[in-house]
Amino acid sequence: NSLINACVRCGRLDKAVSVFQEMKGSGFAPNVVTYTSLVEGLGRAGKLAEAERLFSEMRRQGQDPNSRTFNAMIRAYGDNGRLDRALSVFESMEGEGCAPDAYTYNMVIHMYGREGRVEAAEAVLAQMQEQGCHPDRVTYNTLMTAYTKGGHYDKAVQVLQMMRKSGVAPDLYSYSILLDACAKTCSLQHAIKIFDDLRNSGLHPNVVVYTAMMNAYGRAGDIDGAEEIWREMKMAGCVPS
RNA sequence: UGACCCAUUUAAUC
Repeated sequence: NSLINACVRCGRLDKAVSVFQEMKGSGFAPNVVTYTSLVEGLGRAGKLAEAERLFSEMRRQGQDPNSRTFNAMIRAYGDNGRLDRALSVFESMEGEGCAPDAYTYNMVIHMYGREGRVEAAEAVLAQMQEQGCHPDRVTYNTLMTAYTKGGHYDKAVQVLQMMRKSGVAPDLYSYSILLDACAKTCSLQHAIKIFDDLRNSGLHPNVVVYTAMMNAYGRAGDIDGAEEIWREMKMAGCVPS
C-alpha cells in the first residue's frame, strides 16, 4: 500500500496499477487503503469511469469504502468538472452507512465556493454542524476563500471572528486569504491591519503571506512598502519562491 | 472499547 500510494503521489498511475496487479497476482488481497489510493490516482488522471469501476469492485471483494474512499471519489468528480456526480456521491454516503467527516464537508464547501455558490456552501456548513461535525481551520479557511472570491470581504472577516470565538485559531492560510483579497481590491489599509493582526498572533509569516502582502503594496502603488516587506522577508530567512 | 500504524480537504507568486 505504501508503494502504491507513493506512485499515486508522484503521478505515476501506471506504476501504481502495475503494483496493484502484482499484489493481486501474488495472493495479497487489496484492502480499503489500496482501493482508496487507486481511486485517488485514477481521479487525478481524470479516469473517472475506471475510478467508479474500482469503487464498485471493492465492495464485491468485501472491502467496503470508508469515508476516505468516498472522499477520494468525491474529489475525483469534483476536480474533473463533475460537481453533479460529486454531490450525488456525497449524498449517497448516509444511505451507505458512512458518515461524512470534516474532510468530506470541507471538500464540498470548497467545490461550491469555487463555483461561486456561496449560499450552497453555507448550507453545507449548517448541515455539518447539525450532524455534530465541528468545523475546523480548513472549514473556516475554505469558507473565507468562498467569500473573498465572491467579493464579500466583510463576510470573510466575520468568519475570522467566528473562528476565534469557536476556539479555532486562525493560521497562515487564514491570513493569506484575507491579505490576498485586500491585494486584489487594492485595499492597502485593510491589508496592513490584517498583517498587524498576524504579527500579534505569534505566527511567523511564510513566503505565501509575504508575497500576498508585497502584492497589496504593489497594487496600491506603494513600491517602498513592497520593498520593505521584501527586506523583512529576507531578514526572516524566508526563501523567495 | 480505545490508541497507534499505510491512504483524503483550504491560501500567494509564477
